[in-house]
Amino acid sequence: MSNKKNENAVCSTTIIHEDILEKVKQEITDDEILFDMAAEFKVLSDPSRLKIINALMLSEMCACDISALLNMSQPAISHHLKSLRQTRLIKYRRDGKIAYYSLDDEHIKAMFSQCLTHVTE
Amino acid sequence: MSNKKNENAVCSTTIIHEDILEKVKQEITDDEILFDMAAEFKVLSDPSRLKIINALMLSEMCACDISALLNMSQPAISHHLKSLRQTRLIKYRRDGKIAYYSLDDEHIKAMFSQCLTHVTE
DNA sequence: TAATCAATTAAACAATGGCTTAATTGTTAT
DNA sequence: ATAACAATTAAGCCATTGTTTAATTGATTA
Repeated sequence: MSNKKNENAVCSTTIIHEDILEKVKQEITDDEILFDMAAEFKVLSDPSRLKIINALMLSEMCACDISALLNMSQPAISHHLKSLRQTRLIKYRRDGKIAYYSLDDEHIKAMFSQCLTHVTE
Repeated sequence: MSNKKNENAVCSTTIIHEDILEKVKQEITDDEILFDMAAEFKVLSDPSRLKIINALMLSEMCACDISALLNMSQPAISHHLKSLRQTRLIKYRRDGKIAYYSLDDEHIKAMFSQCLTHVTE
């Protein structure tokens, strides 16, 4: 993110509400946690990945079928599956040549549903 | 041939589980809605914007104070505020030269909290 | 063993997005 | 009116990211 440290006036102007600023500074969530939260939202911020997640909410699926469902190339799907795996949102089991993917995190369903109701209301 | 693979090549290979594919295709959320959902998650996927949202959960604030809080330039903050405004997540009122920002959507608090508990548990 | 096929990885490319500096808008105060 | 200042907009830069094509891995089967 930002690596710039500048002069005494932090926003290069005056701070208008010192009291509010101090209060918020004390109560606000730690940067590190906010960063982790942003990372989680980022995984959900791509329509293709969101569709994969939604599909896996409905059924376990193999990579090839997901590729057919989204009408996207296997490498593109594999790429998304990898990022979803790395963030522990999905898991997979191998059966011969075929890898079957499924959700690894029940929590993500709640996030999905909450956003869905917000968007469709 | 002893297996029942389907030969309708959509992903330039074979579709392995026709039945699952059809079921998921019928039940999955419409692309358009998934796109809107992704857009909402995208707004939340930046640590700076998330911090702004969190700050506004605690108090109404002006752009300058937000700039001081995040230790970022005013244009950068203004940029984020604009995208948050456009997605109807925040609103503002003017009082003289100063614009005071606040949350426009109670729903966003729930999304924030849900993600927070997930990340910190 | 060789051939086949699902899946992943690698490399390259184009598009997106966040930040910076500079310029502009709009309101208040002198 | 002029000056000062909060805030926004414009334009450009750089890093990130989603997708493509090509090559590779790994497991099954003929």
